Amino acid sequence: MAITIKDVARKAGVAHTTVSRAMRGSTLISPATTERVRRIATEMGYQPSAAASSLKTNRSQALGVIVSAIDDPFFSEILQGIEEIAQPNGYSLFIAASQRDLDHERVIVRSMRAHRVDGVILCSTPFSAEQSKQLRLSGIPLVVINNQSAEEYRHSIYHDDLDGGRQVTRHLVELGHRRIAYIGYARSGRTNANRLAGYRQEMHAAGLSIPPGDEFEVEATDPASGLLAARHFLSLPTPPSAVFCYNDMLAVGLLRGLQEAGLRVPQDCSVAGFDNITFSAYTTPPLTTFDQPKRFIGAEAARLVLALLDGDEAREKRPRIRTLQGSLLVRASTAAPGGS
Amino acid sequence: MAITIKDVARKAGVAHTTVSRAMRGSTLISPATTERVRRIATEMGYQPSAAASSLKTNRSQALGVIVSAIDDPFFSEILQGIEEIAQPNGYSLFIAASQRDLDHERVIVRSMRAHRVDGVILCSTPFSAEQSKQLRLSGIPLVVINNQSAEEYRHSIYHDDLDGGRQVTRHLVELGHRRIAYIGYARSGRTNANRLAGYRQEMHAAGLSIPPGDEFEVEATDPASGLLAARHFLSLPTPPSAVFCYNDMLAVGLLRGLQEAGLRVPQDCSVAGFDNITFSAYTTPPLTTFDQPKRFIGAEAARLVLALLDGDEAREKRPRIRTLQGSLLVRASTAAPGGS
DNA sequence: GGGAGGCATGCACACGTGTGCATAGCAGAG
DNA sequence: CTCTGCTATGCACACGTGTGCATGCCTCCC
Repeated sequence: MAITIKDVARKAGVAHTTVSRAMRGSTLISPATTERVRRIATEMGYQPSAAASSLKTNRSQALGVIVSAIDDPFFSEILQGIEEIAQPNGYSLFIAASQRDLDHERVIVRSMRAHRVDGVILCSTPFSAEQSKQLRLSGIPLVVINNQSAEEYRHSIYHDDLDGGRQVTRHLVELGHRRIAYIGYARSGRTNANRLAGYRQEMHAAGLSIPPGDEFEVEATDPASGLLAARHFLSLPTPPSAVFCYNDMLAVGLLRGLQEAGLRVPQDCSVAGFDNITFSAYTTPPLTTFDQPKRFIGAEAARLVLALLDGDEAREKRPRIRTLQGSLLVRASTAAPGGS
Repeated sequence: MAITIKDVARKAGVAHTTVSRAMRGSTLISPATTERVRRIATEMGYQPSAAASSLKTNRSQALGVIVSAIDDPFFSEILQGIEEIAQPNGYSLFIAASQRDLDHERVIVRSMRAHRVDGVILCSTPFSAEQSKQLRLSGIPLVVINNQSAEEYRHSIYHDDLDGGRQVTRHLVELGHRRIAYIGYARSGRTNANRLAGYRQEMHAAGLSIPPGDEFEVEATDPASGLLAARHFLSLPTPPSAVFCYNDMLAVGLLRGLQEAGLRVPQDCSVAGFDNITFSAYTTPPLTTFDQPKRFIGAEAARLVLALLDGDEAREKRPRIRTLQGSLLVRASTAAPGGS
């Protein structure tokens, strides 16, 4: 169907080997021939088959990326960061969403193994040990981002969620709040655990106790769950004066829930999110949040995979774990309690 | 490196041909042998090489998806719809973002041609004729979603933006507005042109004129551009009493801009968006918008590509253009003008 | 019992590309 | 002029899989 290397060779009056070398810029071929072959190839619209090339070189020039959900703005920005590094380096991306579902995971991993991707970036998703073992057995380098089980993987990029959780909580404490609640999302594992730990540490350091009901768990990270959380807090005998949310999506829903109940933010209740997704700057009031460097995290993960592919096996054996820091972003959704 | 079909054949004591047929479920092989071979293959962790298979069958079991930007919530939801169809049908997705940039386009198309994707879904991005010609010459079926140049492509999924633009405008007219402005985004081409046309038609039908300055163009579709538009409208001698925005991202920014200037929405100014992205339900006030069936559009595009791949060439020659309708979603950001 | 026919399997080759090795041509030195 | 060595190119094979064709074996029927 498509034009092959042999078609080009025939037209150029050389062996297909010469075309192969010319296209790849081998020094074995004279500059004049290289130039001529390339020109003819371009004229004919020749594009080397990655499949055939992959068969010989064991390199597919493709990376796999697994995210929990593709329509989550947090992952979208990470994907953007990954692509910014992968594309200029000549790598294409197989992107798939696990939907936090084991069957999906199985299908995805099978497909990535079948296509012999050169590496996989696993993005903040609960991921079964079985599937990660499959990848390891296939010899596919794996880099994880913010994954729940820190210990298991050798190559990781983490955001310092403990630090972030502490900074957000400290900010609320310093504003004078004494009843600070937390909305958590247990299914995200490590990420939530660390933000929660940071929250507890700062609460403890400030001598504040956490009454039962002030740590609330949701089943998803969409705004709808934030609404549910608002109802919960409003049903308490005395609602908290500030709420720290696992992420911005929840905070967005919480804001709405509080406002629908007639509370003013931040006067009646302060709200803080996490991640700094684009929309957090446009809520009413604009959301105080923790700016996690999403694009940079994605880019770093991509750089790490590429480094593993370049490096020799010896270097690859050495675990490489990188932790990145974000920064607190104070906007208008937090203020001193009871303020006018 | 990886386990090959011959390794499995050796272990099973058969020819590699038999393994190939057993894996693919050929009726030539006895059920007993098929069963046994498959069991051994699974035990050994064998995964057929898509590259080798692709070389023989001319099928890569991969689709290319080109979007303008991966972190735009509108595209994210379309991607989700595409994946929901592609994955269960055994297709992987190469996803790439053009960033509305010609160089990126070139790199992306080259990479998709190299990987011999079975089809390409082009998603609402200005796309150069040169690149689309490259795909056509390579014999790669192309399905476009909401693309700017309607005529050029044979297989398309469109949202009825004319109808949507009319419905939104009519809604505002029926509320009693007489100064209705429009924020447009010219770079998106056809999509914007149709929404704008719908707006003008309804304005004309209602006997309303559009004073200069009431049609405003922005350079991007992020909330920041909506902010700019707000400043523009507020600088007019008399600002409009309602604004229809090309999409929700702009509406989100506009809301903020109006509110920062002390205007109340919808009392002082009504705001309507388009697309119904997730967050539009959580703005303050919740945004009136047009619900474009994004996931369904993505799914339909994927179904169309798969149909083209199944169908014979004859059927493929016949253009297939499908137009999908959305529905108006009235929330709290629109009301009669001058209301309390 | 012998022949025909169907079923299950193996053989050989092809897909498009990359690489080790052989080779032809040429220049330079003795 | 011959020999050495370097440069540029071609040849042959391999990568892992799918398919047309040949083949062996078993069953069924006369």
